[in-house]
Amino acid sequence: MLKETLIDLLTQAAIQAQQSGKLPSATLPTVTIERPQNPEHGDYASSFPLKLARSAGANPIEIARELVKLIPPTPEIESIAVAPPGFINFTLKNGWLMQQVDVILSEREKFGNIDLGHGSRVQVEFVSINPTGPLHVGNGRGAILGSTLSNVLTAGGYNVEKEYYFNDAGSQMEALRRSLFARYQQCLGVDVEMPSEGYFGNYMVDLAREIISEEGDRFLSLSEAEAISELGKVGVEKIISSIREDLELLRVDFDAWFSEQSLYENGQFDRVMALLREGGHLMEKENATWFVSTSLGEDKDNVVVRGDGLPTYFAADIAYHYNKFLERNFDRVIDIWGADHQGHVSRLKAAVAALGIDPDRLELIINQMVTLRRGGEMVRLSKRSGDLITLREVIDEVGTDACRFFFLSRSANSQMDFDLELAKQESQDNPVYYVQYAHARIASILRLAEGRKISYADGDVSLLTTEPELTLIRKLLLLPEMVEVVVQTLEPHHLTYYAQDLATSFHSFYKLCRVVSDDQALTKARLKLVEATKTVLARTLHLMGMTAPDRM
RNA sequence: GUCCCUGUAGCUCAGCUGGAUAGAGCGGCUGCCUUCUAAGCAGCGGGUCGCAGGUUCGAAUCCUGCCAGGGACGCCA
Repeated sequence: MLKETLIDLLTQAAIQAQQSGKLPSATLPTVTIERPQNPEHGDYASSFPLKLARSAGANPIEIARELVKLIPPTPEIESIAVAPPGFINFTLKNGWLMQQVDVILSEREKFGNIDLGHGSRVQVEFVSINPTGPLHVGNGRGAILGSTLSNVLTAGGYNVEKEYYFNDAGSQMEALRRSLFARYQQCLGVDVEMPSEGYFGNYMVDLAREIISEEGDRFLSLSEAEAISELGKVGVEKIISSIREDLELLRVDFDAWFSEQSLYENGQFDRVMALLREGGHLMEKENATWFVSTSLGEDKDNVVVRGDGLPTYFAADIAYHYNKFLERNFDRVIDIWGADHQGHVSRLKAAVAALGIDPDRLELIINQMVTLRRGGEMVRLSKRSGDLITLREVIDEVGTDACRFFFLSRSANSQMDFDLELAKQESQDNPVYYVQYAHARIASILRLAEGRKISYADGDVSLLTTEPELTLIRKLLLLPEMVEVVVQTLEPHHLTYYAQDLATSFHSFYKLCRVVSDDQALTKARLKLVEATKTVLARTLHLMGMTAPDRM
């Protein structure tokens, strides 16, 4: 990429300056290249001379001038300027920019790909909620974040596997099964109480009714333990498939669904506990088994096996991550969690390190809470308490594209309000339509050209000389840099801003530059530009999991 | 009490691995449809970047303290 070329050029110039004694031979600071906000400062800029001035003890302007003298001409760069207090500004050649339109047209949907991962294997695990009820909006946020990030990592040259981890063991599932059995009995006229730790949402009643309509009262004739287990199995299956459906509606899919239960059945859980014990990380106290994380710098120790002999969620998670790193050998693992799991981060990293795995290979993304409002009023999201707006209701109301865009446009670090009253209205002037509209407009132009039988494969891109055209080309060329930024920061929200920016440049071009006109040569050149723009817009939308409509 | 996230324009938020006059969308106000989609374009107005110190040639960005909002501190997940 051009950015790397510029870094090389500057580094080489600095080394040369050192060799000729123009710069003291101290270690060089890292060369950074920025995209200046002000177009007068060129396409790329570097504050390298300013950083160099500190160690060299020289005037940054003088350093900049020396460096610029040592940079050889290249096919891409028109001019290199020195600006106070010590910036070096690079401006690209118009001719080179124009040629990139042909490059984009030849790369098609591959344009934007940049090989940073070199095929290394990265697992992205997200959503992963217990099958104890339908997804709510907060889960939707993680789902969209995870699926988008996976798309971008793939574009960034990684071999990505998306996984849903599925807690089908543990006390929460037991509470769910008991709740279901209670509702089942109640629906059949049996006077029983819900368990106090149960799930009180109405969906549990619906679920019980659904099972009754399909399977009748046959579970009543079983022993209580059997009934809870058998009915529970049916119920959990149904909940899982409804979760799957909700995610499909959001265009979120997974390569693997991983069962917690499997860790116990294949002995991996026991193996991991043995490993920890051998490493001296386990300790018996207060009738339970503890992971001694205080000796690894943590605030406190954590229970892995409870007094009743059952493993904790934490213990299962350690085994699960052992499986990810040592059984399946992922190079990197990215987990996306809700803010309520924040406290779990450092102890899981400590546990991973205790297993001899470099904890930096495990990256955690915490997305902050989504609070749901109806008008001004807050709506609780707790599954146990009952009043719950499901993700599906929100998707039905707002639509998948607008939903994805909305969730994607805020960084995971900031909490967000989702106001249902405003959802529809907001979806009307949602920026996603602004972006899609640009795509649809282009499709319309291309239809017109096709109708007039204009073939433009031989269009001459060197005719794209006006300011709106060159601005648009510059924006097209940002896509690979966006992919790079997202891969490096794991923050896909940047894509939404890029998409809007690109659409703005197109709409502005559209207003100022007639594409299909009497000027045949110019028409062909502009059809190329417009098609390249369509390609980049579509790619950007697809990376975000959105549709690129040809008509609106 | 400890830890994590957040505090930027009327509202919702970008910008935060330090860089050149702090940006966008929405809302408000002005203009623009005889020609490829006005779900659009052009322009105007709007900011003590929570507060106070510090580091630096340079701080919205880094450090410290405080204030405010949210989250976590369980033999739940």
